Amino acid sequence: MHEHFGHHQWWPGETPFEVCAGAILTQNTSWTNVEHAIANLKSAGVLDPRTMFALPEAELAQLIRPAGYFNVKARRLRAFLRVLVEEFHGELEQLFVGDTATVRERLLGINGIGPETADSLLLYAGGHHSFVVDAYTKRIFSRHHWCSAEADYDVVKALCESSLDEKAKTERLDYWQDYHAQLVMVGKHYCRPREPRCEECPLRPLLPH
DNA sequence: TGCCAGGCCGGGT
DNA sequence: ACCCGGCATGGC
Repeated sequence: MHEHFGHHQWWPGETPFEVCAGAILTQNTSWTNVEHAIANLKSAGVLDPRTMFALPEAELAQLIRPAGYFNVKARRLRAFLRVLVEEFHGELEQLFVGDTATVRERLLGINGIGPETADSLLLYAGGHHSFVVDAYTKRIFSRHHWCSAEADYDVVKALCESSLDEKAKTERLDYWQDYHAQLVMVGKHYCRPREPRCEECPLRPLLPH
């Protein structure tokens, strides 16, 4: 995948906080919609923890409207912000202090943050080694019969992490980040829900038979 | 036009 | 422990 797409290390977002907001906003939503919402947050000048938390929920909801589910997501953003501001002084670095499992549980305890969002925050905003399983990952793995279509999140996650290169895995955060980014590229361009392009997919050599 | 996108929660069996 | 409905916009 890396040879095919180049290094990506991917998550759109200029700051760790923007990554966090984007991760919540993109839940079950295409990224183009999220871009509009983030543009609104930027032009309103509220793209930092304390300023955003000071905003009434209804106003926040209007700003993120293009991302869809805007009422739900305004509530979820505020649940995240409440913990960040009230328990960690509004400092993301402090939120991410601790071993990966501990911080992951901390994030999962916030209403609106499930396993995928937690792992996205850990990996792309927190500098933690934690693999992100998303719809693309599941589809790619199940189509290759590397897992069942109904496999639990944590099972697929463990499977993904077990296939990482031992050396790069311990030494390079960007290797973890790139691995997930590569799967997204494959998912978008080749392992699509309809009209898959398996013939041209860089993972084709790994197909059974 | 209809279908779907990088989930997650809460209530009901 | 599962299962399912709800949440909503913009792009193809």
